[in-house]
Amino acid sequence: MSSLTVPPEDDTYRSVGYALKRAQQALRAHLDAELRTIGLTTPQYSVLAGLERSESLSNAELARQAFVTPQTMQAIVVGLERDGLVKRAAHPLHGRVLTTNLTQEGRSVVQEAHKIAARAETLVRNAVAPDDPEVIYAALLRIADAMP
Amino acid sequence: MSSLTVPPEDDTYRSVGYALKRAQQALRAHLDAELRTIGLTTPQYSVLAGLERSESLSNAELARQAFVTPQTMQAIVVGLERDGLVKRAAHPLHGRVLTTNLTQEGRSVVQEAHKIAARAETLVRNAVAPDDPEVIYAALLRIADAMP
DNA sequence: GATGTAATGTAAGGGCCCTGATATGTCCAG
DNA sequence: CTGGACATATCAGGGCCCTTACATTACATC
Repeated sequence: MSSLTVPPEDDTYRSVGYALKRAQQALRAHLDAELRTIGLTTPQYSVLAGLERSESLSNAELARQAFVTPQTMQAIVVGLERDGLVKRAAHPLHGRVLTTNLTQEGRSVVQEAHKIAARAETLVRNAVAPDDPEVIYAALLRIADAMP
Repeated sequence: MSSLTVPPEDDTYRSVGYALKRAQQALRAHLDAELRTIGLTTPQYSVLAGLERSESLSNAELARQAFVTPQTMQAIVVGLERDGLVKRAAHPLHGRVLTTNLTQEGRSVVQEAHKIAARAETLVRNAVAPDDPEVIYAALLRIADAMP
């Protein structure tokens, strides 16, 4: 009864968007669980890794690197500072800017996290096989760039 | 100075996991923005679409369908009920269970949302080209299933 | 029928991510 | 030098997602 409306497109479950959500959710959950053993979350690891590549980044720069808003990055950095993994100090030349740097402990923790992340990436690449991971990688970035 | 540690593996940006995050984040942001014009969020649309396929689902069933915890689904359903898009009632046979159903307005809103979601899926499939969307779809689901 | 197990619904608290708004600082054009 | 554009940091509030925890109900097994 009451099937006056269009029959539901049951292809929802077949959409690439759906698979994308599933895959990302699973990877994120796995990484969160693994990183938790060393007291990190996935976004926190992402920030620490970014700081390892280039030190003394401002909150705004960190936000752009991670494709999130400055407010979001603010909360993450505050947490990292509370945990003693990063330290912020006023920019020597620019009054308003706070530069963020890894502490000794942050430097140590991120090394452990690298191993965990590398294992996760291996899992992903094995799952992708027999497809070429580079092909999947490129297709995913095209999706990201295609969204208006 | 202080490059006593291992040089950072700058391949972080080349990982499939990174691309996965970028793509999903971009799609989610796009969908959220589009669905916002009709007063929905992406998870809300997901729930409404699920209810359209099969009515009278319990909160626990909805949660399993969406791969989230019952508590998370609880919050979403409460919001949908507040907005008058679904209605919950005690299960006739099972005292504890609350069954959720679409209201007339919910049924109407989900039809609009379907069009928005279909346009987004088209964007994704066009971005994936020249790769076969089905190949990408299958690879993504393999990733989801591979995470322990 | 009593008891243990499983499933369900909720509450509380934390983290991430967003929009909207505010305050402060730099810098350039006039 | 002054006004305005622009960048930065931060607050407030909302939504989604999690873990931990608890109370209630259904059911099986004894």
